[in-house]
Amino acid sequence: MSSFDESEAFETASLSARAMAARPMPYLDDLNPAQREAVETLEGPVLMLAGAGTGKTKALTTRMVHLLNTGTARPNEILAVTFTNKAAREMKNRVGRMMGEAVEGMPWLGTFHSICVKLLRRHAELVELKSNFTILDADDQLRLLKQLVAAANIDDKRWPARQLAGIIDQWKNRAWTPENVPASEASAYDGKGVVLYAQYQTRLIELNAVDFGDLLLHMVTIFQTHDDVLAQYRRWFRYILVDEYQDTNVAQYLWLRLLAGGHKNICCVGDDDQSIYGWRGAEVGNILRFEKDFPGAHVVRLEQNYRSTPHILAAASGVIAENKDRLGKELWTEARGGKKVGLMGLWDGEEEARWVGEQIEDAQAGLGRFKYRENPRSITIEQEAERLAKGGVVSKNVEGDIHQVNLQRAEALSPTGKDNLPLPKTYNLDEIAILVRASHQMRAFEDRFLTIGLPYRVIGGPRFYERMEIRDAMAYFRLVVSPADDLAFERIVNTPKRGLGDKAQQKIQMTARQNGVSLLEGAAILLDEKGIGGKGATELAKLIDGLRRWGRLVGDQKLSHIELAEMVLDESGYTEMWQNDKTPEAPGRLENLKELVSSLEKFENLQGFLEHVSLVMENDAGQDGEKISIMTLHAAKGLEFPVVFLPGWEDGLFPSQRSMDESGQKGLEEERRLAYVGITRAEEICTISYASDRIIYGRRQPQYKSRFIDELPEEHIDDLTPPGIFGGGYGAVGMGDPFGSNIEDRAAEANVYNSPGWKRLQARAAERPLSQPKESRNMVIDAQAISAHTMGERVFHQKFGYGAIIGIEGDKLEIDFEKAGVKHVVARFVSGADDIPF
DNA sequence: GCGACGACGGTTTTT
DNA sequence: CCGTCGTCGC
Repeated sequence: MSSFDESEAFETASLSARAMAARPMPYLDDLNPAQREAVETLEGPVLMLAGAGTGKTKALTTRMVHLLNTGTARPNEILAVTFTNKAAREMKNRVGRMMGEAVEGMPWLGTFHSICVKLLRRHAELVELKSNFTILDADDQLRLLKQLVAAANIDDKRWPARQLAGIIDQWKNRAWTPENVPASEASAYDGKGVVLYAQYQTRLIELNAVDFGDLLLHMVTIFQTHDDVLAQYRRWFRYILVDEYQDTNVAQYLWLRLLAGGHKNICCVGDDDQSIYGWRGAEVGNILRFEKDFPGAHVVRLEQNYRSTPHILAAASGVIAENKDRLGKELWTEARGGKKVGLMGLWDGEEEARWVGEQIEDAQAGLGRFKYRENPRSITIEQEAERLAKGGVVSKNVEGDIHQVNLQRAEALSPTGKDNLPLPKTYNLDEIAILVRASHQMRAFEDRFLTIGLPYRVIGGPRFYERMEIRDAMAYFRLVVSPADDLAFERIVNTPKRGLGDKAQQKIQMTARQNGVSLLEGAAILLDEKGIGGKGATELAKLIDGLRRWGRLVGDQKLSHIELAEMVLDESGYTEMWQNDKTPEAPGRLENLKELVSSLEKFENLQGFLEHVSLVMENDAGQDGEKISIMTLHAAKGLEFPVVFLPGWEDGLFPSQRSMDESGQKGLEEERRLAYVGITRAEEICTISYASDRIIYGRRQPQYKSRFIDELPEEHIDDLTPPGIFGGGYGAVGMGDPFGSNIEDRAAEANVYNSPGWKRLQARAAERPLSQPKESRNMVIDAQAISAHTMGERVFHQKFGYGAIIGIEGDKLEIDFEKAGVKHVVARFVSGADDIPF
């Protein structure tokens, strides 16, 4: 039997069932009938089909509260799984808020992966692991596979290891162990896929490591082969809740079905229309099949939408209606009025970016289509408070404070005190999002916004813990904490350059293998035997020496783990490496390292930190200030914005050519769901745009407007495309006279100084000190920036790197960047090359 | 062992 | 067009 200890689990409950049973249930009054049904049907299988914006999270969290409040379950008896840490956190917070101080949190509310780690650590020995196994990320995984591929003498040009990694991931998503891979897959990876998969799994066990897929796969294996363990958890997790069920893959599905198999108290929440992760193993089939899997399942449809105006809902519904194989839902709203979905055809990608930029400035100023919110949708004080809190105005304050401050503001806006607040007629930048199909579309917007000085933030860029410098630093930490971590050793042995190339590393590998020790020890032996000479030997000795010394300092009372981390990075020469690096990325990397070290503060020690980051790879930087959000449609799922722009609706780009080629009709339907997700992110104003010409891979290409545009119901669409540009209005194809009617405007706009956007920017800048006192600090910086720069000065820009100023006009600089060429940039976005932010 | 150069390919992404 | 990867020459 394992280390499983049932009594420990129950101790975490801070409130007995009896004490809770008597509590009142005011939270039920906040629900509509469908939500209420989903919340109150506690026993047996429930499928909650929750359309976009129908209060899914509310229903889910209220259901948890209800389980607790009625004494039906204790906190530790509820298993609640999500896909992202963010969703888990959100749910935890909401349950906590609703329950007050009474509940110590929910120990089994988390992501599939984090819950599986907890479980697997208890039962590691059942799959020949030790409970302190390490979790590899994609990088480590690939490095390992490359070694195996090389050892198998495979031409990795024709058969890249990356491809093998993809194949293995897919197999793991389907819960196939090497023995279970069906014969139909025998030809995978030149017929060697299965063998290499088996070797990879063996190697992982040797390293006492798992990859992300293994977390689920191992647990499924354990449940399938150890009835006693499964039985315990079935008893333990009496109620199961699953968020985003449409995104589950086969392994997750099996895991859930095994756990729920006894009592069948499982409530899955999802929306088949928002299934957009098929390409990474999600099976819409799981949700479509729910009633078969759980006969007698209670199916509840949440269809009342609280997010969007009727036009936006109608547009989204019109598009998604083209899909077959739907469970079928029709969103409706009590809201009336609102603006039709805008549609704009433009000449090319640059013009699209320029136009969206102007639209955003209109939105800020309450001009054009953004003038007055004629949408009479009422919002409550709570909603307004939430909206303001999201706006970042006071988001840096303590949480209790935010609520109060915003409530006051909301009350001030509403003379009657409650409900029906007049909606403000201008939008701030946090209320605006640009959602693109592919990340390369972001560049045009970034360029444009930098030029006109519109602050923006890119959501879901390269994640903090996936950056090279962070992973290097982490490898050093890993090695200090566990000297036998061979993957970490391989990663940093020659970073910074120590003169230890392939040859030397092979020798280390050999010595280690011959002696049956870790690479680090092998290296030490090799050094003793003088199997290596020259610069490499000296440097290697220094590294080994350092690692031993730092290792002894782990847990030292006189030295905090933060100081230790700094010491490691400094003495290893890693920090110095980036300080000597002259590429534009170097300052940012140093900054990231600093941030990494300071994030250590939240942890007791290095081990705790390393454990945390292997699972929680999040990017919480850049939450400061009012900014437009730019992100992919995928990253936008679950979010909402008053104003949404959906650019690039062109066949081939969206729907993406590749997805149609690879997955045919299925692929097209997933793209269509993506369109549905995009439109339904919008609360008030939704604007779709397309260009007739776009630079793709440096080549100018004629584009044809997306087939999804034809699927938009005409009566809910406001075609903003000026006649003449495309040879007609709505419905016209995107191949018209390129130099349409307003050639002068176009020429004028090419010069940003004359563009409407630029003029508006100037006007705004002038009035800012009065209308927006909180901007005054920026104004000081602006003023300094204007006077501080001189012709020819060398400056640094976050995105473009180093460059020399070749023109100054107001706070507008013309800079010849070393890498990026000549750009117009607002002064506040550059700093002197000598005082690099750091 | 390492930097320079050319070939190649190129959605979406969480854990 | 741009970043990655692998080969080649020093």
